[in-house]
Amino acid sequence: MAAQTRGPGGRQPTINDVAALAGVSKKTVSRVINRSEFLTEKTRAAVEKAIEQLGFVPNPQARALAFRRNFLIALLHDNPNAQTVLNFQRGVLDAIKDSDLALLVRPVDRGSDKLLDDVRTFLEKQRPIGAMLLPPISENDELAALCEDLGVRYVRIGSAPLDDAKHCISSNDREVVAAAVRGLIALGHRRIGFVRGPAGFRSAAEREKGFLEALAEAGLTLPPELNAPGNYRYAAGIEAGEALLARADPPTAIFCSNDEMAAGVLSVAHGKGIKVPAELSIIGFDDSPTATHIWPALSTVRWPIREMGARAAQILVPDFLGPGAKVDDEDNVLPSTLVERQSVAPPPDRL
Amino acid sequence: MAAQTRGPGGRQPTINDVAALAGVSKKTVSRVINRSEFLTEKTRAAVEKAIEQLGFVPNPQARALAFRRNFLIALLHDNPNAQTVLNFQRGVLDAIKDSDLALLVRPVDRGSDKLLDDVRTFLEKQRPIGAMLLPPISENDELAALCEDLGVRYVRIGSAPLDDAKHCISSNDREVVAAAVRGLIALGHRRIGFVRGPAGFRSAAEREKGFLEALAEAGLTLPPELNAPGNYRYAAGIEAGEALLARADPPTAIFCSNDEMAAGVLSVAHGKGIKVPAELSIIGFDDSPTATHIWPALSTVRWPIREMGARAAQILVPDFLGPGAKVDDEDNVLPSTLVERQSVAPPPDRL
DNA sequence: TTGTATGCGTTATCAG
DNA sequence: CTGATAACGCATACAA
Repeated sequence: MAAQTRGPGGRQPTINDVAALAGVSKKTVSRVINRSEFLTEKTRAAVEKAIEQLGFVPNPQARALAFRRNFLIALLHDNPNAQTVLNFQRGVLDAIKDSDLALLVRPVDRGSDKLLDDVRTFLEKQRPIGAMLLPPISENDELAALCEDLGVRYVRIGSAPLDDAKHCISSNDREVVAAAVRGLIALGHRRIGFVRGPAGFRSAAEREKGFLEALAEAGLTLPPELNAPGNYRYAAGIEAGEALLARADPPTAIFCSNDEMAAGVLSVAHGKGIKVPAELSIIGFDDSPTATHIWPALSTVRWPIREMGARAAQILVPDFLGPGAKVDDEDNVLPSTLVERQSVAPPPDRL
Repeated sequence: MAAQTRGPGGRQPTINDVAALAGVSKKTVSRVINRSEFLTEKTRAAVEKAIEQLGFVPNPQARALAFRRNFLIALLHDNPNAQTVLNFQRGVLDAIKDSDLALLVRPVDRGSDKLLDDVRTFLEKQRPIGAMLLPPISENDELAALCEDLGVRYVRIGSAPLDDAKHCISSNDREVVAAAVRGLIALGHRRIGFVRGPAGFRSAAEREKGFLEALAEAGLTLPPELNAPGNYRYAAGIEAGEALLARADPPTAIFCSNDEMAAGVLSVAHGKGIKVPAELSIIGFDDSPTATHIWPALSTVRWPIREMGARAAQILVPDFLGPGAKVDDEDNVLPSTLVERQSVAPPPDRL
């Protein structure tokens, strides 16, 4: 504990108080704070002792003014999945916990035609060190260009590596989905339905690619009537389930591009008395809380979102996180993993 | 759109540029920015025109330094329910959208013995205008006292009014739960099980009060064997379901203190082949996404969390939100509402 | 009603 | 390696 938390006069101690106590100039104190290399071990020790004695905490507002930069990281998101956003926030906080940084959260509206103006105003006002873009807005190149233009560091989170590797943290959705579908095929499934994600989403495209890839490897194809549209929402899962399961020749397994839609398909199955997984296997994506809260628990793909948040902070502001935080730039793909639960089984024999 | 976004020399325009262009002193410009009353309509117009022309945006860092206060609202939370936190964030953003404020998010660890120190350091550094405390940490009186001590405005979110009305936004959990249980009784249920929330949580206590209240009104009691412990987690719901539904004389209805636990009870029912709602009615609390993603969709209580976020901002920083944001101080109880879906029905006749 | 001088707490410049 | 002085952009006190 600090000896005292107030400077002379009952105020918070300032850099001047520290300088006076240590018998140096305030610039020297500043150098200590900012870890300048040009310092005698002796003076550094003296200053640090004074800092400790006074319980001095540098004023971020003053630093921000002088640096023309706020010690903040902005999180820009328009993500429909609350758990994803919050887990990501946790990951970022894990990483910046011992730094001087704080996290600014900014929900945006990707549909708004004022999106770019909004973000520009926000960034110009807050002047954060860097910004993090969560999908789906991470796929917006104009947004990235805007950050570049404003001199705000940025990092984009995606489901596959984007153009610029050093600005991108990604998972390997395509590969994991392919692996999951291979598993289905290995169990004997041949008629496998697919519920798509929303058009224009990179994540949706990646998942579809992985799905088709695994099918192709096994010499299978996706019949158009088993390819259902979706938008990552529960209601779309309901519709897809109605469409796929009302058929005379329903699929024996359905891959859904996220858990919410999988839950929808599962509800339809329940309603129709179709037993899962005995008569129908279902796989989702996200490993959202829903996946374990429904019955039977959903086999799904876990997106390492919290780890991605931490990694994002590490590549965004490595110079603020202390020496232990260095990461390999090549190491920006964090693998998603298949989580096997109770919604998958071999197909019923009905040849 | 502004005529230009850069001042002389390619920098962002400052208050000096505005003053020069408008032919006034910078103090006058400052007065316009801060909505001083002592201004001629004419000078105000001239300044505003200059501001518009230059695309001037006041630098929040400089203002923060001068004001000794950052134009930020801090959201402190340690809430297990991601959707709740994110919806609350949305509500806050709804309210501060057109203000100069931004939202700082700070997850904390309520179990840590350093909680108070962490929050103190955070508030001293960031110097936000105010802080919002979400349950369960909103129930921590020391935290509120700390805010008071540091001169940080605060507002506590709770499931029932706390001591200090003007610092508290609350819902009426007790009343709504009582109403829900009355509904169960009206349908004919007499043996009604209860799955508790975690000990020491105000929300848990309120929900239990409401439950017992409704029972008492009808001359019923809660037999100890039908009163199951819980902690707001899915696994606790599973355990409670196992305990209650394995009995020879199971309840015909179960009220669960939140949706996650209700989902757990529902899973157990599915596993045992107990039909919901025909043989067992279930009610949850939260109206989380899970409530609609499980089958059958869960009757539950909707907590007006987004509205609470907006209201919290309104009572926290009314002076920053413009004239339209005034709210009645007495109006700080936002009613939760019963959402009736498919998990409730009359009890099976088995007399 | 408006302007002048000064302060907010820190960093940058540049000389020593 | 260190220090004096001037920014940084805005607000307050007090004068005019």
